[in-house]
Formats: sequence, C-alpha cells, structure tokens
Amino acid sequence: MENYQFDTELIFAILNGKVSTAINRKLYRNFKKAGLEFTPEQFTVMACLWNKDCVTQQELCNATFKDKPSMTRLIDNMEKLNLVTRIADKADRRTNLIKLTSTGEAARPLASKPVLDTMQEAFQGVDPEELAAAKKVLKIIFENIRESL
Amino acid sequence: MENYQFDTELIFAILNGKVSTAINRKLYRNFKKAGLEFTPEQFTVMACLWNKDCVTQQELCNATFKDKPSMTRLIDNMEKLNLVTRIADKADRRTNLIKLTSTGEAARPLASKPVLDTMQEAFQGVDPEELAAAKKVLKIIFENIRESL
DNA sequence: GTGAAACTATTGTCTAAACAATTAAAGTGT
DNA sequence: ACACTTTAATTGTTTAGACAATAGTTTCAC
Repeated sequence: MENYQFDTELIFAILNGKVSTAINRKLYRNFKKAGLEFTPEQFTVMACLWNKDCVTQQELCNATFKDKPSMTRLIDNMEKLNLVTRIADKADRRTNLIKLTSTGEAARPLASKPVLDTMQEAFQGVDPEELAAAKKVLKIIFENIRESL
Repeated sequence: MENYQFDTELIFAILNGKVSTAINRKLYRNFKKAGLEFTPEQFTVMACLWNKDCVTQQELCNATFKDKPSMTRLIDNMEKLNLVTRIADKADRRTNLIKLTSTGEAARPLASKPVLDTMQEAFQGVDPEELAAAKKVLKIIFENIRESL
C-alpha cells in the first residue's frame, strides 16, 4: 500500500500510454520518412494479411484485439487508401473477406526498414535478456487483463 | 534480422497498444464500477494536480507527455465535468492556472481503490523482481524514443 | 523602445478506441 | 416451418492523440 504512489507513477505513467504512444508516434514518423502514408494501426492489419490474406473482419479483430467498430473504420480508411478491398463472401453473406490490393502487397518489403529502424531506436542500450524478460512480464499482464471484447 | 517476425509480433502487438489499451479499458471500467465518471486520462491529469495544484496547462503537458491541443481538450472536458477550473494568471496573461474543484479534490480518495484493483488484476502472478526489471526496460525504451513534443 | 523570436493556448482536421444500438444473415430447437 | 439465439458488420456518439496553423503575450536583442 505504501508503494501506491510508486506504482501509480510507474504504471499509469509508463505502461499506460506513454511508451506505446511514443512508439506509435515514432513508427508513424518513420513510415512517413520512408514515403509510406499508412498508420501503425493500418500496418498492424496489413501485417495480419501478409501472413494470411482474405480473412473476415472478425478474424482481424481477434488477431489485433480491436473491436468490430474499430475494425470497420480501419478497413474503411484502408479501402480509401487502396490498401485492401472488401470482397463479398458467397458462402456467408454476413461476412466480408478482406483482401490486400497490389498496393497493400507492395507495402510489405517497404515497411520492414522503418519498422526495424523504430525497434533499433527503441531498444538501444537494452540488454537482450532483460528485454526478453520484460516481454514475458508484459505478456502475463496482458493475459491477466484482456477480456472478451 | 531473422527475429524480425518475432520482434514485430511481440513489440508491435504487445508493447504498442495492446497492453496499454487493455489496462486503460480495465481502469475505465473499474472507475465506472466505483461510480466515478472520469476517464483514465482525466485521472492522470488529476493525479498531477493532487500532487501540485494550480499549474499551467504547459506544466500538465510536460508531466503527462501530452501535446498542447490534447491538454486543451482534456481540460475542456474536465471543466464540463466540474473537476477543474481555469483561472486567469494575473502575472502572465498567456497562461491559465488549472485548479481542482472540490469535486476534483474529493475524487482523490475515491479513485485509489479502483486504481489498486486494476493494478492487482494486472500484476497477478508477476514476480515483483521481474516486474521491477520490466519497468526498468520500459523506462529505457521510453527515454530512447521520447522526443520534444 | 521597437521589432523579432519565443511561448501559451486554442482551433481545425484527421485517425482511432470505447460503448451502445441496430441491421442482416446464419444457425438451432421444437 | 417458425420463432429464438447467435454472429458479422455497421452506424452513432464520445474521448483522445497527432499535426498544422493561428492569436495573443511576453521576452530578448539591438
């Protein structure tokens, strides 16, 4: 209880927002520097599709832990940017299959450098073992608090 | 280079957004359960003011690593909720001094339980030493990538 | 002292997340 | 076959972050 102040500061000042928004901002800027106009969130969706294309929005929700309205609007924006298209699923007319366009496919190799640059900037001076341990802790925390969306 | 996939997945799927948004969501819900209507972001601002009241918006920006437009709108919303007020600074007419209302003051003890509950849920099963190490890593990462806003 | 630079706060516009509610289509049980 | 439930996606509304541009003050240099 006496470390309340300590924990509040470190958790809700570091975990909760600051680090992730800083990484997001940095990644966004590195994309832009590389001439890529998409956002980190859109990159995350594309990364799913590079791994497995033509999936439903729901599958993308599950993979990215976003809720359905967020995904609807992300896909809306990505369609406007001509990164993906919605394809009607003939077998189940409730669902769309999200498919990469040639632009979306082409972004894959272009994105890897800014991503690596961002990681290198972020992890400079961090001991690899400590980094791995930190990932483990974050994973546990995430499992503790994630809920069904 | 071969751990590109590995790192991408763990960093931009855990660090970058998921953990912090999950914590935010959990905290928001725990506030709501406790009858508190403010958001985690508003809580963060109030936490600064509980520590030191009557400061400029710029000082709050520095403390919370938000940019000025974000702070302007946060304060707008907090004024609507009657949590803080803007007071004209007689010495420097550019600045507002942000002051807690009695409602904002009164929220302090009410907020501590949902905050502690959230932390306990989040850190269940995490070894304290590992948690401390993870915090250290996050701090280094944050220092690496934070920039002047 | 006056003009340039710096600083504080604001507004505009866009992307994104949360939550509630709704529409449309499948699937299930009787 | 028909109602009941579940599922997929969407829309509406609010909060918030990023970036650009602006208005109003203050500070600094000369």
